[in-house]
Amino acid sequence: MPTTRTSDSSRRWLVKSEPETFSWDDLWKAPKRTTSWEGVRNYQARNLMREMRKGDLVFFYHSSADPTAIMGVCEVAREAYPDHTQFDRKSHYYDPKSTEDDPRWFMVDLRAREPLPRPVTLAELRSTRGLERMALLQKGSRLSVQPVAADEWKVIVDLAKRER
DNA sequence: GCCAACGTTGGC
DNA sequence: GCCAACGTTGGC
Repeated sequence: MPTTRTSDSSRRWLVKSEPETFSWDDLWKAPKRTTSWEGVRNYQARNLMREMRKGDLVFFYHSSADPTAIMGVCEVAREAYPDHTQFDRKSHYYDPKSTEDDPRWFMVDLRAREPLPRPVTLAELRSTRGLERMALLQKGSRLSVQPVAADEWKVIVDLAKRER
């Protein structure tokens, strides 16, 4: 068993990815089931990533997908460090205003732990009591890195254990 | 493909 | 500091 924290300060999160770009399956098949979460270019999302601590649990969500759904659970394998793609002129994520001395963008490493027993779709989340305040479900919410409250996390994990 | 909502940029 | 223009996200 991995070490578990009981009374803990760990927080829970959700990250979005378009499966055409990088899917839950891609993560599952990656070396050590781990990837660096590069390419976040939104300040709020960046700030949240910098709050992530090693071992924090993270839902992996498929956006712009059919269906849009939470696919599995990851953990933070490495805390925030500079996203090297911001310095790479050839990268889609290149940022000419960022410098190595004062990097603007950061990434974390995420490691897959387990798929949910079944994907939990956005539609299902919307119709589940107790999730009304979830960031993901707020009108106009586009944040690609979001906090998830402990009670929301439990509702979703329990939901995934039940048949639709 | 459409388009609402949001974030960023840059002129003033 | 305001805000119009533009670019992006992401559900549908």
